[in-house]
Amino acid sequence: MLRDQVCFALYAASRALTDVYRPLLDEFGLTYPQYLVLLVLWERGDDPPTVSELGAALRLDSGTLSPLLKRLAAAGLVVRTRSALDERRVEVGLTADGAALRQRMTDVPLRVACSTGLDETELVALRDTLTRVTETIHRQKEQ
Amino acid sequence: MLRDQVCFALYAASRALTDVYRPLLDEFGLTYPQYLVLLVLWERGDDPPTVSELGAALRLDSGTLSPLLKRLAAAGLVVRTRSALDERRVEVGLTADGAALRQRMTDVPLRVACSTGLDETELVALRDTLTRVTETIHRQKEQ
DNA sequence: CCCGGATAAGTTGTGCGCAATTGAATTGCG
DNA sequence: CGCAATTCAATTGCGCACAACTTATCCGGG
Repeated sequence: MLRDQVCFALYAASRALTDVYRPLLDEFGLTYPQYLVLLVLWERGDDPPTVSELGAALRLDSGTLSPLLKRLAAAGLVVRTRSALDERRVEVGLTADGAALRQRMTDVPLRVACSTGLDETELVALRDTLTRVTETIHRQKEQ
Repeated sequence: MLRDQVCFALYAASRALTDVYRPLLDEFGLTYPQYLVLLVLWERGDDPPTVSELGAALRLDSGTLSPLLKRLAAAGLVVRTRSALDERRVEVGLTADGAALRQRMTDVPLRVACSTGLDETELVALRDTLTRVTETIHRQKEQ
């Protein structure tokens, strides 16, 4: 029964992949969610996102992001600044250290992808299926 | 970049599916990991597993399972008994209430599967791919 | 038989993830 | 303009996950 459940397969695979990331990220003092935040920030270049925009990208709320960002700020990788235009917003920008980390971590995704044992084609197919599932579910929630 | 990452797709899909489970399980006062534990216990019939055996099935350690099982016991769904043969072991058995829940929850997996928008064939293919990835990773860890 | 290592479960501490609430700032409607 | 509804981030509380450690039990060699 357990073996038949797609959800358990998803849950187990997600934790297994995070296990692969853990030792790689440990070298940089990062957790996987923290790494995801950095991925978003690196992608944005200048134009730092607000906490909400980060949350929309990662599907995490302020209850998760606020303390996480506080830890990234304490590590000197990120700065949080109140927006001058709208004082409710907090913009999350990279420090020089945070930006520099990008170059040092370029090989991390490849090393993780290899550990799955899937080839390029299978990886792309898997990613697309999963993205479709996630979007189907979120579209349903909006109604 | 974020969009390219298989790992993020997996992480997001796993959380999205748990979101689908949440309202269904809430009616029974269960969380998703607690439901997984019950799935294992239902499968075993008599012959209650030890904490370690549960952990091997779900890939969770005693640090996660001990407090979780304590909550299931407090809810009256489970009983924990020291093994007479080996007093280090704790066997986890179902109460009448815990066993009875099985019938009341038979339609849960189907309702969740529907929300993914995938057909039977795609679901099986996805499950098999994910199971393969998980096993590949765990095989690597053992060396 | 005894003791050293191994094994099982539990505990502690940290960091998510999410619901619910709070408090401050902004928007929009009358 | 004025104030009620909304938006945004932060906080609180709870339940996983997981590493590291503790305690109790068992096993096996000498």
